[in-house]
Amino acid sequence: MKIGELARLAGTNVETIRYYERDGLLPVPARSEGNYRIYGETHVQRLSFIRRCRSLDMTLDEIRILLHFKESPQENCADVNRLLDRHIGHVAQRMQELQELERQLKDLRERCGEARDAAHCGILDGLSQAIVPDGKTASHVQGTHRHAANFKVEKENQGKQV
Amino acid sequence: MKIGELARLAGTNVETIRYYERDGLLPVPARSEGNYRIYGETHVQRLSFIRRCRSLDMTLDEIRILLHFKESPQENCADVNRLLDRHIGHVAQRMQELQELERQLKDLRERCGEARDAAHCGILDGLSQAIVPDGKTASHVQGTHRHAANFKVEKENQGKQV
DNA sequence: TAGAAACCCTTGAGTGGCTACAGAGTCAAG
DNA sequence: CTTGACTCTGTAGCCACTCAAGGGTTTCTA
Repeated sequence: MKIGELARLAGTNVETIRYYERDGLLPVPARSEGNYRIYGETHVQRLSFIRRCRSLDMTLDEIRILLHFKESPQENCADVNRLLDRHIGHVAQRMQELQELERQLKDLRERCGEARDAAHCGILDGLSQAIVPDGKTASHVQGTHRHAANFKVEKENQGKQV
Repeated sequence: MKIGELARLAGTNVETIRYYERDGLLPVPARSEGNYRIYGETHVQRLSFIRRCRSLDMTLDEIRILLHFKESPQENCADVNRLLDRHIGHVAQRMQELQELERQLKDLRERCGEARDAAHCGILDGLSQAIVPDGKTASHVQGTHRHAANFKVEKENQGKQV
């Protein structure tokens, strides 16, 4: 099959597949006479595995490790367990951070119940004075905003709403 | 004061300040004879405001809007309220996503209670078969991993542990 | 059989919010 | 006069894609 069909089967888009190939996550496939990439069932399997891991928010490096174990069935899988445990830990940690964040944001929001002029806005006031906490929590868990692609959608909406 | 002191006062690092200047968040400061940037109290205020907002996980674009209102005290602050409400919504949404994620990861983890060989690892098995859910939740709320800088720490640890 | 439409190719650049580094200049203390 | 701490500009890199330009190939339809 060609790249488009693989993309459909695995719910990915075509550029992502080529990106994974460049990045070494997918093996270099055979080519047709017209220089098209030709894939088989094993590629579907592997790509689906990768996408499943991504949907669980693993990094490509984490996935690389898991793929390594899939290819070495005789090895002990203790490291797989450890990797997953660490990943779960990061998710939990990020959730705690977001809870704290939510609390602070709601506090802030209460300072300006309804609209007035910006000079007397409790929110702007609060942001000007609030105690800045420790700062660097050193987890690898991300912030509150998705990356580039999703940002665009967000920005378009902002144009209309704010 | 020079850039280093400003950085200390606002808990930022020097490159970030220059980055904010390039990006238009901080005004272009005066220069000394030796071409050093010279800052005053207003810069400390403004930079601290920005950092406070960042610690609440707002994007630079959101912060730009807030700064606009700080500079236009006569304007109505309803948009500030809306911005904050939306931001709170995104945080809440991401927390829900992370909860679902945690559930799935823990499910997965239970499939391989203790180490065996990778061929019979319940986790790898699970990742090979699990139903992939819908996919795109269209919030602007980010994933489970922090960006480059924090990744590095993470990677170093991985080298030692996995 | 022509030609349009759908697909595919490579290359390069862009996203956010920094961080890091090279190679140079400035300045204060010993 | 040197050492070291600081600063400057410019450029490249991080993640995980995404998009666009400018071309080639295949497949469908008139």
